[in-house]
Amino acid sequence: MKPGGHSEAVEMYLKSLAVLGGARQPVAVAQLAEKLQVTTVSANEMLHRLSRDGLVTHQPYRGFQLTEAGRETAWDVIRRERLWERFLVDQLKLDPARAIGWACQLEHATAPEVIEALDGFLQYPATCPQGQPIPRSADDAVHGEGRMLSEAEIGERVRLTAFDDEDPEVLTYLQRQGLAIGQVVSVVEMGPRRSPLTLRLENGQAVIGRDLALTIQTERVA
Amino acid sequence: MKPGGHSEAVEMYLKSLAVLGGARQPVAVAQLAEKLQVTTVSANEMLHRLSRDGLVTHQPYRGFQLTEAGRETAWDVIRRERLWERFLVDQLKLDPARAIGWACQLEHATAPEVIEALDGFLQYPATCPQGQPIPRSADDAVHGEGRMLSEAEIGERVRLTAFDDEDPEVLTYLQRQGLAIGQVVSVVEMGPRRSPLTLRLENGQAVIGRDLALTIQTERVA
DNA sequence: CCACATTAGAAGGTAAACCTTATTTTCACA
DNA sequence: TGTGAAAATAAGGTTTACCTTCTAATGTGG
Ligand SMILES: [Mn+2]
Ligand SMILES: [Mn+2]
Ligand SMILES: [Mn+2]
Ligand SMILES: [Mn+2]
Repeated sequence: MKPGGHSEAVEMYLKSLAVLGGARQPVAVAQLAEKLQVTTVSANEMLHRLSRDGLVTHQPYRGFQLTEAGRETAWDVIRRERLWERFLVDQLKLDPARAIGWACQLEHATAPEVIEALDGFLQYPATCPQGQPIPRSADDAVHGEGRMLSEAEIGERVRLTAFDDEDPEVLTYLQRQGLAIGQVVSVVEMGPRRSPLTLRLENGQAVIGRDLALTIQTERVA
Repeated sequence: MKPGGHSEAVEMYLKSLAVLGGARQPVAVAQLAEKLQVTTVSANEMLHRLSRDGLVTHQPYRGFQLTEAGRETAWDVIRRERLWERFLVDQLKLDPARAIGWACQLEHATAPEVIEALDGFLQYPATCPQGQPIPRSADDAVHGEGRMLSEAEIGERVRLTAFDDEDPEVLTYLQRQGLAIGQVVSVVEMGPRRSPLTLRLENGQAVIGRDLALTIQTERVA
């Protein structure tokens, strides 16, 4: 047993459940299996074990959902991950896109005392490098609540507040395009349907697909 | 597989082998089993697996010894542990006695890039909080080479350079006695045989058993 | 030199997480 | 309302790292 009393595998299932479904909706086995890179049979097996242990509930043919106990642990794992991300990026100056993977290792090997001390050392950061909130009080959300970039109107100026996609390829791509958290952009052009968005940046321009814009949280700028 | 390609269990066996026997002598199974808190049968099993994989050699009825490959990994694990110890103690201000255990978790979850960045962040420290060297070039020693406190003569002034015993109880005891790495002490009194030593500290006095004094490295002071 | 503790090995077992292949159940929607 | 995809279950297998109990070999100290 690791620090929190759960194995690394269990922690990963719980974390994924929280990220994919939050407290709201149940998550389909196939989705979990996809994210964790295991077969659906393996995911099923594990999820039943978690159900047996009271960490998730199962609505057959609908999906699995965290219980209060499960959410508790998931929340804690996410907290550990995001604090480590901050440390790796801010203090060690490592690449944010790759830091996620490294933090995902460290998160399972970190005792509560260490995480609390790290939190203080970093001066209680509010978000991870991708802009997602670092949960601190018992029922903090796992995801930000911003309006998605894809919903912006032409000419509107918005600030990028969070990237929901954690794929290093995607994050590196965004970085290359000059898009960063905190950055203010305005939508110059946006075709109908699934067509890409053209953005004006502080210096320069960027074009990104609608699918990607759907994973970027924003807030209105005065 | 963890960062270095070896499981946590394997890394712990290799590290222990290095600490207990270095490159010099073979280590008895019973000693390993004791340190790792497993049965001798389990230790035997595992050591044979390591032997099969070319990480250790076995001289029947004499013990197991690291090969070059095994030493390589052991050295790296020790390096990771000691760098984390430094971070936990110096930056996070955590108790050195307990930091060892926490570092022993983190050491198995740390990618090479992270360790190199951490090393730089800490400005390439030479030793861990207990004074043991942090290996950096390929064939650095795992242990310091100081003269043991138990060999000091009466009236002699020595500086404490390293504590070999990693038991948190022991380290806490030493701390309570006012003994710290770097501290200069002089031997006031020392009975014959296994009798305790009386030391004069910068401010105060301390009495410690001969067994304990046997685990404390020192260097002569001008 | 021989007894006894240490070391080795043999046999069988557990639990966690994975896997594959195959079958059955159910839901959604066309 | 029937059917096909998704979900669930069944069955059997693997690897790692533990465990216990028992027996056999060995090297050293008295
Ligand atoms: Mn993880
Ligand atoms: Mn993040
Ligand atoms: Mn360890
Ligand atoms: Mn140390």
